[in-house]
Amino acid sequence: MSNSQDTNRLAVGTAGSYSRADVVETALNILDEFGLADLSMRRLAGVLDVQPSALYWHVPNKQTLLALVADQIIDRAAVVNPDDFVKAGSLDWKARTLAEATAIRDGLLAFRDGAEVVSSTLALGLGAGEALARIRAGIDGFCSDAEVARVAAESILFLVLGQVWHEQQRMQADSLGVVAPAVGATPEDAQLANEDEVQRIDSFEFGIQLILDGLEKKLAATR
Amino acid sequence: MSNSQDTNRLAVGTAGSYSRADVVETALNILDEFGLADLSMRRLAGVLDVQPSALYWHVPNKQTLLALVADQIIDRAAVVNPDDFVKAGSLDWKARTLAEATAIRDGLLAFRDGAEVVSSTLALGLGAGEALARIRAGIDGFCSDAEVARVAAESILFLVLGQVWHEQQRMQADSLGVVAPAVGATPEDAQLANEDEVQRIDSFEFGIQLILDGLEKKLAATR
DNA sequence: ACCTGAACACCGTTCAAGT
DNA sequence: ACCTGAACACCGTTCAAGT
Repeated sequence: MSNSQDTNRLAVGTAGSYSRADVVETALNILDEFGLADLSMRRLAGVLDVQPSALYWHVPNKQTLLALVADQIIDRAAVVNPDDFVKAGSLDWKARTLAEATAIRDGLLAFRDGAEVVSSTLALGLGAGEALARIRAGIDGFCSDAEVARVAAESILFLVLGQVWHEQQRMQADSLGVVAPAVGATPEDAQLANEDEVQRIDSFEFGIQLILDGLEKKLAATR
Repeated sequence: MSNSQDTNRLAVGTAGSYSRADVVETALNILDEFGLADLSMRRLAGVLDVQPSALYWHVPNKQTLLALVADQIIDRAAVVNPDDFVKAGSLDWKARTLAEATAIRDGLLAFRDGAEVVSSTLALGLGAGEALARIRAGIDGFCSDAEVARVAAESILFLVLGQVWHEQQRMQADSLGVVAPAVGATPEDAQLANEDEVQRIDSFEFGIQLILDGLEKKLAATR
């Protein structure tokens, strides 16, 4: 009856009906284990041991389901404590914004195809909206112009999503044995394959820093 | 025989067999008219008046087809003339890089879902690789550190793809009547709806400028 | 060289009906 | 409130066979 494969029936032996949260949770499991391409409504129904049509009682369509999944991915990203960035009485806004971006990055990396799911859902203004607000909270520590803060935060978010998505695409390509070396890679880059982890993190911070430095300069000029 | 709908039989009356280029061209037409969701192998075959299986003689799978489509989108972006950015004998590398980014942006906007197609193909290193090289050519006018140039160019490319994709997603969402206001939008933003075109272009340039300014500062410090 | 025909193993979504 | 069963209109891909 209770076999070890049954990890999806949340609370086995309880009343046999699912909540929307259960459906989203199971979708998240499938996503992480098998990737976005294998996250179908039919497969999800199969794991829940339910007819595909049953899902449409919990969720109006697949797009909405994916938006809810994206929402969860962002919600589960680590929270940054602003107090950690108060140095000598004043807030280090650049360090804090970088920390927010890094937390979101790690949150995206925590689920297979996380960046693609969140990106493709961005226009619906769920999960990604939360991510944007977090980055913006960091910038607001220094920037009083709301329009400037919004555009800068968007830029950082696009950068985070783009980098992580690209990275996750390459993970999949690599695991499928598709050759394709890194875009823009030179032969020298290939030799650094072993230090790949380090290289990657540096690239991430570097790009964000460019934007933060650019923003700092722009704001200093208007003072 | 020749009716006005027959825009796809390239060179009507010629030998009845298609080339790979014909297949890609037709795919590009479907993409632009109906969007990525409607670009299926079966539909493409239908437009070419051929069995779906016939496509697999020209192309190994759909993913490759999409990569070729992405390639074409980038190839058709306007070319920037470096000479236009020589002022008082020296090259304005920031203006040139911005021009390259803008040309790529316009190229993506020229096809429905252009940014999504190119993004989802990025890891395969076709079309997007060309785009990266173009941005990098601008940066190389000022930056001699290849690693820095590569990462900066990647950042700009992610920014361009992210912005255009988001914009194209919103176009589709708007046309389908999905409400979802702009991510991070405030009530005041809504009042500027009529000046949307201007706002959008400003946001685009602003984000790129942040990166260029950040890069300039970083390089000035290492001198 | 280029394509047909048939098949395989899938999709998302709707809707009347059940409990 | 939550789900079944059956159906509709699709997918991408393979492969033997044709011309």
